[in-house]
Amino acid sequence: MDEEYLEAVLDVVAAIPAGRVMTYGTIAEDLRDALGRGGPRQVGTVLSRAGSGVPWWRVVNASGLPPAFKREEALAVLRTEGCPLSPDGARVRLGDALWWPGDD
DNA sequence: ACATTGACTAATT
DNA sequence: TAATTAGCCAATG
Repeated sequence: MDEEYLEAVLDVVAAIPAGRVMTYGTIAEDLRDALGRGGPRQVGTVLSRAGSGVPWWRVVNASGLPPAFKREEALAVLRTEGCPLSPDGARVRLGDALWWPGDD
């Protein structure tokens, strides 16, 4: 994985507004469209290595569930940011929170 | 070069 | 609604 891809991922993630989220799959699609390679798992790998400075909690899987390690913490932050959560507060309401570049 | 693994997804049970 | 299965692309050892 070269820097170009890494940069592209971080760029997209950084562009997600507070209170909205994107799925790994959607990001992967955009990047595949732009760079011609990559998949959902690659996005996950990049974020896992990206470390601090990246709002990784605004990226969720297709079920609206944040990464397993810190899902509780992630959900807490999302709630703070006003992100629409499902009634049980355990997952993101993708129907309302899902965002992609230009959606605003 | 081969096998295993992973912050995924979609279809099936 | 939740668990299982098979496909996926690249990184890692």
